[in-house]
Amino acid sequence: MPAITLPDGSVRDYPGPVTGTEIAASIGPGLAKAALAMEVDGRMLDLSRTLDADASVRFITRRDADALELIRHDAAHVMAEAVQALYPGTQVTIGPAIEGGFYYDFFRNEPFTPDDLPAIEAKMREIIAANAPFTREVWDRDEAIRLFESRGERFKAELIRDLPASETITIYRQGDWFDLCRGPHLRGTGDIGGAFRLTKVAGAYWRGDHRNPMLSRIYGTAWRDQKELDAHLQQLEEAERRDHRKIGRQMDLFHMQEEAVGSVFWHEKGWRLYRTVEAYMRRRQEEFGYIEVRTPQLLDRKLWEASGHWDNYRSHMFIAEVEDEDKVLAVKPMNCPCHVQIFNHGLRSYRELPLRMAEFGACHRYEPSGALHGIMRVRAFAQDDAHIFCTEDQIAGETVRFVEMLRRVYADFGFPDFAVKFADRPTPRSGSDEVWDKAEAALRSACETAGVAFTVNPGEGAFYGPKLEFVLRDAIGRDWQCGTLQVDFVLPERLDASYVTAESGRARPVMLHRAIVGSFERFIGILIENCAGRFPLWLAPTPAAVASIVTDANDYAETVAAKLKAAGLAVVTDTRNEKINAKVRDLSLALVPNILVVGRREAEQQTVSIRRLGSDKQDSMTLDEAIATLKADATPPDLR
RNA sequence: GCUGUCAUAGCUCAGGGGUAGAGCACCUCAUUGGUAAUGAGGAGGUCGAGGGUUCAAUUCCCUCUGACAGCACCA
Repeated sequence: MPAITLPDGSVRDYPGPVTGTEIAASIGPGLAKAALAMEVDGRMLDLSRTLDADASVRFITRRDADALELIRHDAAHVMAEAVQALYPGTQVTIGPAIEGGFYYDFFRNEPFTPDDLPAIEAKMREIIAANAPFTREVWDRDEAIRLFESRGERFKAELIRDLPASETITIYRQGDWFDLCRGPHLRGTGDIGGAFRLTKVAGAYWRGDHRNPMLSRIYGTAWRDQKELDAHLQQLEEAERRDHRKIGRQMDLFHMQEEAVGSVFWHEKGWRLYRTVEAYMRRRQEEFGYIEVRTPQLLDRKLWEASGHWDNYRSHMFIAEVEDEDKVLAVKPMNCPCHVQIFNHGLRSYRELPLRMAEFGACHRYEPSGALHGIMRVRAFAQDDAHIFCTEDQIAGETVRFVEMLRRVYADFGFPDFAVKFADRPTPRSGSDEVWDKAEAALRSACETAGVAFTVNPGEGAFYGPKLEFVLRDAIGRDWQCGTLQVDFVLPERLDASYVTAESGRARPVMLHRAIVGSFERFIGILIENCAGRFPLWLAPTPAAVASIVTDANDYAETVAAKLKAAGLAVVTDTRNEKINAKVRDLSLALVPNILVVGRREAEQQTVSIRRLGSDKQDSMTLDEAIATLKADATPPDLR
């Protein structure tokens, strides 16, 4: 006699085992029609499942956000059926729901191309129109393996073999087609609806391992209704509109070319932006007690062997050799071993700790070609890199201090929200388990002291220590990992760093590796996309342009520009032989935040007419007022 | 690195076995116009690189390079 508790607290008794469908029907015809699945004691189940014990039940309808995952998962199944109907001999593997949609990985000698998508999508719509019910069957493991093997589905058979013994093997049927699946599913294929679209094809390794065969993956997006789908497609367009590669070209910030793959040619305006960011970081670091150093680009491989990088990252390092010397030099991929060299140069006292050593040095890493992405992922870059040499007791205090600095920096750049992930010990790694226990415990308790809430990112730490990853969220909801704080007991040991203790003994410092913006290249890419090229005035590469209306006002325009430049603003003049309409249009498209329009009237009265980007209104003011206003607006936040 | 797609003027793109086209940008001239495109003219290309097929290749085939998407990677 199951008693079913509903979300409103009411309890319904049933005389015997009862299915979700029956419960929904007993509540009302509206629910019976709308219910797609149910959540039983927190677990999603098919509506057709029978309940024979007391339970809390919540019905999932199309209005629930939870319906999305079901729709996407089912769309993946339907896509697999469509593909196997159209391309016999294709093997199925896995096809989950993902954020925004779904995919299915297929094994086929000839991979799918974008041209195949319309036919597959059409077939899917047929299957959905047929509205075959999803039915669940429990199978014996060996029989299930035989079933899939008999159909040549060796990937599925392998999946079943690797399922834990405790797992119930279930198969879901839709019409004549079936798939190994844990479920749950909607009532039938018709519940998927029409708000989906196949988006792209891609290769993907079987089980995510590059040593395995490459499968052919088809991605789709699926939503509850057309409105949601349209909104999603619009969001993709928005991301495309903000693409830093496109805006970088439009605003003439930088370019890249074949002869320097993965390296940025910074143009004047982009470099101005870069310098603004770097200068800001330098001021913040000084404020927070860092010293700044500069270390060599090329270092003997012996140093990298000692640090452990040669073993771990040799294939990702650029190597330089010279004819006359029997030496192998590596272009530095990071600064830490160099900073230890400075630390080791001379006797250090416990009185000097914590010693915060920063560097904006250029690093080079031979990133795989497929990883490169605009200026976001490059082979030559500089970080706001620093290493804090301290005692174990100082870890917590330094973490607090670091998080405070990071908060300010992110807020100043327009990212008030960020999340923290704790990445613990990876395999393989350097250092004993005892050292790792100590490092992880120290970082955990430092988080507690700093009041930092985190989620765990298992096995993702650096080879020498656990790390915190700081992930910020941009204006259109995308996440970017920028900051990091890593606790390292290993490198000081490997490179024999030590200091003199209060008792005149010797002790090893702990190293905290840390960065806030991470690579400047990447961070600037994020800044560009976050504001879509419409920078706050202190970052804008061209904060203002002076546009003349008639030739007679050109001299005055140059005077205005000269005064603004004298006030530290990087303005340009537009005295081209064009109408003011054309100048306003061109400067607006170039995303110049302020257009100072000057004609005969302004020249006579020593005024300017300011038009701000995104507004079609104008403000008339005296030249002195304009300079004062712009100068105030263009002041970096830490200098206000 | 792997799979797929792509590479034509500075940019965005059309074209197609018989040695190339548009718009914008650029240059010249006229025009001095008050807040998102004034008009006319001109110049600009080894069609990514190398090889092959062909009477003929920018077009078809192969190799390489690079870009893009995803996967793998990210000290």
